[in-house]
Amino acid sequence: MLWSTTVPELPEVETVRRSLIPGVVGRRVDAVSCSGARLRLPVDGDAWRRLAVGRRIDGLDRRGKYLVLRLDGAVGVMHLGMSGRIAVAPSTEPAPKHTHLELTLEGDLALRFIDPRRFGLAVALDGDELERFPPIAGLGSDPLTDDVLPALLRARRSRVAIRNLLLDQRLIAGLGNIYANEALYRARVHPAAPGRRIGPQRARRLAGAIRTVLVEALRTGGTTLRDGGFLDPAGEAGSFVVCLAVYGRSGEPCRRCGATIVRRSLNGRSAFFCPRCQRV
DNA sequence: ACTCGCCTGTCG
DNA sequence: CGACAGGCGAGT
Repeated sequence: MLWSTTVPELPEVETVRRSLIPGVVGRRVDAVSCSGARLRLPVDGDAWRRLAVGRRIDGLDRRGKYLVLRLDGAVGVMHLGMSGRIAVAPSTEPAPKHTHLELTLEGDLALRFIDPRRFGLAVALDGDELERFPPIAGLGSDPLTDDVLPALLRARRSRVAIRNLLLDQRLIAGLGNIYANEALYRARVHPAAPGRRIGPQRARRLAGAIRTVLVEALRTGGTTLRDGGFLDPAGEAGSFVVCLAVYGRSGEPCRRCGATIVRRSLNGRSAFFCPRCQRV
């Protein structure tokens, strides 16, 4: 039984990718079925059948928060949105509620895309369409494989709050609200600091913080909040939640200085920070 | 460059 | 019952 879910940011998606590889790579897709429900984009069952059935899964890649299933020239692009999971189980087991796509694999396995909130995406494309597919084409640098410093230096042209710039996938691909806030804390940068106030020194510190927070989260299997959420494909909860310094800790003391962690809405999304450690 | 809407489950 | 969670695209 394989599993994944909730607030999946780069470390969670990468955890899912690594966990899925041994079970699915090398297997042929025998059949496809889909719910017909509309996710971020419609799940096109005909396209999936045309592009996946009879083909072998060559590999599973990640682009930012997107998973890319390589299908012998075609690709399946998936995004877990807020509540997406990918489960691999015997095809005889009943599909869980909110299963929107099911690929029956050789060996009577079923790879299922499950997404209660339907913020996710599961699209089949010809391989040569991938780079032009808008969500993929627009992605910025990937913090696990690229240096994000150039992206952060580009942010100096903007008046937008740095927390929001970090969430902009066209600049850096893979951060969500949890790791954006955690990286800012580690770099001692205030989430509301405008991009143009992030000079080269703070940009370098932030680039380093982004990398270390993601690597650390990846090492601990991602973040599982107490409201359930993310489980890796073996059904294990990630343990990074115990490393969170600011996210979800409003009212609690800063582990560095003891000041009370603050939650403030920034463009409609919660920002968490230490008002003493982090400078605008 | 900002706001809203999409969705469902969970909590106060 | 309403607020909230939040990635992302459409609309203004």
